[in-house]
Amino acid sequence: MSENHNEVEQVQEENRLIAERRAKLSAIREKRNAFPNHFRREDYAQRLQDELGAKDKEELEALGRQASIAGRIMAKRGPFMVLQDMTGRIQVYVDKKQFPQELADEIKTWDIGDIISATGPVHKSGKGDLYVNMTETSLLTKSLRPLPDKFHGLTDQEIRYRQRYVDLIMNESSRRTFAIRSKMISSIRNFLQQKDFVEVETPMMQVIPGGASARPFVTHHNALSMDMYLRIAPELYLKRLVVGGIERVFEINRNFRNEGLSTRHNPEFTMIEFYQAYADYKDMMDLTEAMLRNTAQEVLGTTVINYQGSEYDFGKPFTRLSVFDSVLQYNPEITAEQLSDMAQATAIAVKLGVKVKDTWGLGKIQIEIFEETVEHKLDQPTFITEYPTEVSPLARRSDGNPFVTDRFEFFVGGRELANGFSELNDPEDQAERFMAQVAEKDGGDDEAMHYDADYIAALEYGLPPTAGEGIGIDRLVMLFTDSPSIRDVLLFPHMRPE
RNA sequence: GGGCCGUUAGCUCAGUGGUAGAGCAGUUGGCUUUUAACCAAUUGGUCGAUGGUUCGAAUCCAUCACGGCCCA
Repeated sequence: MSENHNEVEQVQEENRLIAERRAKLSAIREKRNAFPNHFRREDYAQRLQDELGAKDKEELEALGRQASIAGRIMAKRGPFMVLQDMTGRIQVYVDKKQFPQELADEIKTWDIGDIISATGPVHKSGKGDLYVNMTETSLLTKSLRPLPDKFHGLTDQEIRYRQRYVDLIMNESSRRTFAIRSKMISSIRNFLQQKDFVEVETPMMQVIPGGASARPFVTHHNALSMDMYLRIAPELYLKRLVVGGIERVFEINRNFRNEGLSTRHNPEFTMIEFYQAYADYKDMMDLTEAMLRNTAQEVLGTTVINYQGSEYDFGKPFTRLSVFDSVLQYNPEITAEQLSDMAQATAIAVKLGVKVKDTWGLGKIQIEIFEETVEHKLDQPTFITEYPTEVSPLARRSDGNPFVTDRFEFFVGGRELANGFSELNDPEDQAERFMAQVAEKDGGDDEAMHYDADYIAALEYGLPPTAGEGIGIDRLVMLFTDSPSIRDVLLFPHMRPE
């Protein structure tokens, strides 16, 4: 197997520091099982700090609170060692006189990074820090690789991403980011479940990749002898479920798009998509506003979000503005008449440097002008509405103006965070839109959509009037954790092999 | 894909053409209620890779790899 061959060739680097620790491990192996798994802790570092941190030295001695903890040695200072567990840090005190000679000698060989147990009463030092005065201790796991500098930590971005386990050991801010990520997803999930939304899982491997305009990854099914695609969106499956009667449905999971990497793009990323029958895009905007406000309050304890030096207030009502009006507002020199005229709008787009194609209609031209001149300026939370039908192949046409759809995108800090619309539930209109997409695909646009006959069949059974939305979870987490790069909010971001 | 910047000890970083350095970590010894613990001694380097210029290259030049930032 070629894969195995490669694995064998990936020899980890060794150095003298590791050799010294291997020697210590060998010495332990000669005495006992070097990787015991019998110790059970009863306490956690931060909970002890919370429970006992406010008590003074004398109170603690009188209390005689016994604690039993486990964790990684993060620092050694004099007779103290700092242990870190999943909740935080606490010191332990090593009084060698309390231990048999053999154990006292072994403790001297313990290194920063080793994982130990510690049991004993909790006391407080003269400087006011809690410590566990160890009466029993044992090495649970020997660490063979030295940790980064205890003071500077690990700052090398590349190693932080490639060896996230080291980053998590060393960087409290990184642990915090992923804790917030987890809480945000829980909060969003709870919010929707309380509103009777049902969580589902739909296929990641699809025969016809649909629901978005993007290039898919291709994989191969051996038994069926056919190519399949990693999904670019779950949308068409979720709407099939609404046809089936799951009138409020959502999925939080990965999408895959075969695109470049940037501080805002990873080939696999997490989206939440939700669909609600008997609702329209305005209901979705209301829901989004309530949900994000709730999530900010629950997770961060405030609705004011600080991101890269800017402040975004999720407590105030979000601005709502149409694509058309936003272009006029941000470009005082452009008139409504020009923007409505194919020739004049095209001239504006060309002047902006857009490489206009013959196949484009006015809607596509308007969106290009919007993206060039408005998008990045949408700083405070803003819904942009009424996207042209031409660029919205799955969205319902507006009743008053079939040139545009009942659709919105949501922007914060100049970045798109969400996309939602009243769903196109007219099967004949949808079939025509698919045909238009296929024509564009034939014309060379490899991001255009496929014709999905089964999806049309589902619509022909009847999709109730429905609205739906997708929110990019990673970008939302970036915002909530003040992270400049999407890689900071992905535990294992995509990296080129070394 | 383009531009700029980076890659030196396990980690964080100095080092602009003339014997590769510091702090932390490690090792040995001391001290033992410390807070980046402290004191003394000490080990540790294909300077990202390849090629070139030069008497001499971590340093100058070229190409490549990986990463960061900005742009597409």
